[in-house]
Amino acid sequence: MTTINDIAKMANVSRTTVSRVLNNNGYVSEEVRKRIIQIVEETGYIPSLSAKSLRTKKSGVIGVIIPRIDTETASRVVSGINEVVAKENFQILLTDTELDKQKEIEYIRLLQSRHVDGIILLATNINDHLISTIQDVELPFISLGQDLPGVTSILYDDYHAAVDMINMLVSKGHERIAFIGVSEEDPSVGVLRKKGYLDALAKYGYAVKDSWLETGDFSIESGYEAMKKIIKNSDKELPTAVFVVTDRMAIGAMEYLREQGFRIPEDVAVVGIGASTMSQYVTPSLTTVDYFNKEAGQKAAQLLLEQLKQKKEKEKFVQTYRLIKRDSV
Amino acid sequence: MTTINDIAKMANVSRTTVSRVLNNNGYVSEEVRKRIIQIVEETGYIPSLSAKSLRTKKSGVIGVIIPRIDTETASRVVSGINEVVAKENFQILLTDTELDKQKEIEYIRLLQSRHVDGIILLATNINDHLISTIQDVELPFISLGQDLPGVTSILYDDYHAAVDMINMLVSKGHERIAFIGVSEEDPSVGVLRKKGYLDALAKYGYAVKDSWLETGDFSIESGYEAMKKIIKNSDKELPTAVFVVTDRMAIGAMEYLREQGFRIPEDVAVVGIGASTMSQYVTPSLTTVDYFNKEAGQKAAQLLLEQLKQKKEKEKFVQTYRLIKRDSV
DNA sequence: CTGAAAGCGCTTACAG
DNA sequence: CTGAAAGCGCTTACAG
Repeated sequence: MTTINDIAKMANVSRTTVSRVLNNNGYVSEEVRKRIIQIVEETGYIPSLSAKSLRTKKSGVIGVIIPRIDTETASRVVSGINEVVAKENFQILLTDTELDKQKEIEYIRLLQSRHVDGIILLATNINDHLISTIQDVELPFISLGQDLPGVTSILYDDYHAAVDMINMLVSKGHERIAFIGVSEEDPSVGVLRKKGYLDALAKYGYAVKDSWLETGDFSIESGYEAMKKIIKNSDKELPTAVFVVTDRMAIGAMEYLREQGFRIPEDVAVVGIGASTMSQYVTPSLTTVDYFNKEAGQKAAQLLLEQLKQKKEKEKFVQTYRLIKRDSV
Repeated sequence: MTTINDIAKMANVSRTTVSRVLNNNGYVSEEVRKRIIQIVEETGYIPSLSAKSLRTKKSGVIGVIIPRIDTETASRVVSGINEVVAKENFQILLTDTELDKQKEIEYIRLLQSRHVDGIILLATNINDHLISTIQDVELPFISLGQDLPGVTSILYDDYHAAVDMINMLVSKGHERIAFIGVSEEDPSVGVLRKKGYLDALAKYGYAVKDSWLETGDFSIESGYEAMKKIIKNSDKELPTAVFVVTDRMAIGAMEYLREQGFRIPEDVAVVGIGASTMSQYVTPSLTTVDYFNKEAGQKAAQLLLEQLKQKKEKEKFVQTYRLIKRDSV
């Protein structure tokens, strides 16, 4: 492999000088510069960024930890992150926990050993081990989607999005509203969205039957199963609407309702969260909340880049959202 | 930052010995090993993989180049790659060309300078500059989805998938079949799928009207627009079916047809390729081809890992596929 | 079983 | 304007 030393020899200069023209800093005579550049091109020399990074303590790599890459939410976020960092010539080192909590912690350590310049974490839960691991990280660190104590976090407004959704359903005359959520290990999706739902209904004084509350695991199938349970267990007190905390599970719920001959929205209205592409093209089109995932990713990347330039206070940013009314209500 | 030297001092041994216990090779007395391990844990020492990589010439990182991360195809492939490489403790360095051909070449060079151990490319086109750039790469290199000369390639069976689809439509009685493709700069999606369509129809002796041929740019909207043009320009010779080379464009085409009051499939049948999640949940559900993208990603990763262990001949692998018949036909 | 030394490919004060 | 030297944090023959 060609190294800076080879180039130096071929150009009859020191590697110091080669380094100067490569990085475009320091004085180099025009003549020498040209000679070196020509040799670099002829040889197809590619500098070793590992060596550079060892020396400069900067890698130009951002570590990203996501729960699953093959979901629309995650891929939008990653796309947003990439757009921003690529402009500054950073790349993404991608790690996928496959929903394994333990791996979130492992990957935080791994990314440090790989000398990334900063880390963006899309967490799915909060626990003490995770938090203490993050405290020890000396790199810029951004949490996206979960409010991690002591960490700069970009948050979706889960609580208010849920409240708005319930308000909208109530304004349409619904009083019996069921709920399909996820595990409460997930503070944002599992706890906050549920709290918004419960609080909003409580405000109106509408009761929530136990049989109307089910949880899934983010998959379409689990939405289908949850809906089935709700219908089976509700006897004559069927809900007239169901609030599902993700679009995918909402699609599953719709699927079950359709199979059973319920009309949507006449018999049961269905709403989700996420503004997936699918939500727009299913029939009836799904009422949902757009969280602007890509923009959230961009924001996370921008914050990280800023922190790279100067240490900043830890802050919390709440993203805006938009309720999209469609035909499922 | 703690380094191997710090650990060595604290343990009263040489850094050679520390390296030995860290990498678990060479003889170290049990007593010394324990002492070192304890100190490593106490200090939370994280070895520098950049330094290690500079020395060993191996980074444990696989470079992946994709045209867009926020598409289902790409994210499935990346997920498949990740599953396989993560098991061997490799990570993915992700680069997204955003459909910019020039960036494919830039990123190949960049990944080399970052000393990745191998590269997987999802190309969208083939050109001389790209090919010559790849020839110069001395790392294991896999192309996924395009047949690059002289490069180990994993291919979808675009030609036969298209032929099968047309055969199926013909068997349902269709003789007037329109086509929505993409730019022929893309040999796999643009050329092969179109060739399959044309050849199959020619075999039956069915004519193809010019007004039945349109192209899009992979987006849902472009499918909508292409369908619109076909309908507008076909006057009284409307097709009874349309073969769209991607699911997303097919969804757009369905959208337009529905808006115009065409019944699917009674007035016009629609088929796609890709087996997107959406294809299953739109109404009517879309007949499509499953390319098993995730498995293709896994296969690519396995091949790369094998090549890492031993140089291999360049080979071509054609993936299997499955036609999924649904209600849009 | 253990250590001293060389070296991976760079950058950066420092000196001239 | 240019170069010699030191050093980033590791691993690996080699010697003992």
